[in-house]
Amino acid sequence: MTNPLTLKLEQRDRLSDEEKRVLDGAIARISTYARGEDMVREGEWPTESKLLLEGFSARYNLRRSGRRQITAIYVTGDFVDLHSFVIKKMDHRVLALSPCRVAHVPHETLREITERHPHLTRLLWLHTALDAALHRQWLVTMGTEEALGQTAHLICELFLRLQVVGQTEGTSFRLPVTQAQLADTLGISLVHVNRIIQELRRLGLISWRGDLVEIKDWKGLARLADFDPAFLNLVNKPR
Amino acid sequence: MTNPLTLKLEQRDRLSDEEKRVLDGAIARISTYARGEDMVREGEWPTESKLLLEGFSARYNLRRSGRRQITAIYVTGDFVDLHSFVIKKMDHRVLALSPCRVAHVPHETLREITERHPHLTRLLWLHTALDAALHRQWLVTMGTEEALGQTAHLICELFLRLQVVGQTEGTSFRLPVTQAQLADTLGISLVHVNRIIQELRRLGLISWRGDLVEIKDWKGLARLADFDPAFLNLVNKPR
DNA sequence: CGAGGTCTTGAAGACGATCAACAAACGTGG
DNA sequence: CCACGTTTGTTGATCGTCTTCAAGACCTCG
Repeated sequence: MTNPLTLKLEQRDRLSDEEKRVLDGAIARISTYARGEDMVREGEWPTESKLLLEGFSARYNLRRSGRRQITAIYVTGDFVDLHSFVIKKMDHRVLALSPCRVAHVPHETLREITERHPHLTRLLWLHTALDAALHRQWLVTMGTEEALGQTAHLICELFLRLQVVGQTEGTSFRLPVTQAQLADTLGISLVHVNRIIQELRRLGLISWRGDLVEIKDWKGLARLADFDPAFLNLVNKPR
Repeated sequence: MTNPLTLKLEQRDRLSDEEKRVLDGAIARISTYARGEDMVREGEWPTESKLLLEGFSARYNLRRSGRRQITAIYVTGDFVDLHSFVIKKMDHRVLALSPCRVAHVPHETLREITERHPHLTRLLWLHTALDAALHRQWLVTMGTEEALGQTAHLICELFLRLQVVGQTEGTSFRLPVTQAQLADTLGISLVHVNRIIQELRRLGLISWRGDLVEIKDWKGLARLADFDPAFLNLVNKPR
């Protein structure tokens, strides 16, 4: 099986065979997490970064009020905490939304990459920058759209990101996220999430049963969301 | 004058004299922007990154609806678009909130740094990771706090960030941001911003006249905001 | 088959948006 | 240095999105 990280990076730049070997060799071990398990906790000082080979995970913060905010959803090919290599101390958690297969890359190995492979370093740097671009887009959508557009936007984003790593089938994809988790992602109440999804169905834009999401009207959904894929930086350029 | 970027990075790790020289030498030219001027536009492919030596700027997006969302506020010592080195194509704008003095660092020079100075590269990478951590915290606050706590949180954040670069005086700092801009930052209406600020004043937490903000009760403000400075990563560790 | 998790629905109320108008502060030129 | 226009800040009233509380239906899995 090809390394899904390679798929993701090759959308943005050419990887040499040696770089691919280095990436594959960077994986020290592979482990699994059960649905609902935390793979990273705030306050930790990780010594390795975790690359999602299979499954879905979410980065989130807990607040004193008891509320939870999900700040990112990760899919196959995403590092869930590559930034811990430079940030050192975690200020958030990462949760397995589904059973996850995870490759562990020691920070010591990442350090060696920065010493010996400048181009690959820039691509890993790019990876964290893409993450930041996602965060920014969420801020924009959260700040300027109401719940309906915001939800539509998230669905558009996930579809394109999953497509890059070959996890879509036609206009459908699996999304093992409960409405309660979606509420914590969008910053709205569970009840309202439920009504928003019904509205999206009623408008004929999507269907969503269990963990299967189907986009029935991409154009309509994208228009409702004011969706512009620029933030995904799906641009192949030397870096 | 010391390079304010050095101040910021030295909060997190030791810089060698050579690294400081390299950073200073990376500045190709210095220019100024007037208040209200855009220094970066979406769609551009910048060939240099811009380091704010003096003044305030904001990263923002425009939406089809005409609404504007500010996703970051930059102060002295911040690169406003370091990520453009790896992202290549901009998907947002950067506005001068006040008259700004800006150092331009060519991407070609950044590239050389990644080829020859791995440790400095990690620190620059860290710089963009700090940016992402700020974005995440904004997401958390936006999603879980109401307007009052959200506003309080922003004030706490700006105070600590300005303190790092020596731009506070006691418990006061200058913040050349209008209430309309604050509304676009918090994702709430101008009218509501006005009422929130009055409420913060009424509670005896701050005073705010013109561009001068004074924190009158840090503890109270931080409690209201559920503020935890962990996301600022003010931790000095080898990277 | 039972139990817990997940989804759905109704009703009342709160936070914040919008519209509209006015006051205050600021900058510029006469 | 005052006059005037423009930007910024302030206030009131009405309306809508979303929250909270509460309860019931559905579904999945041991």
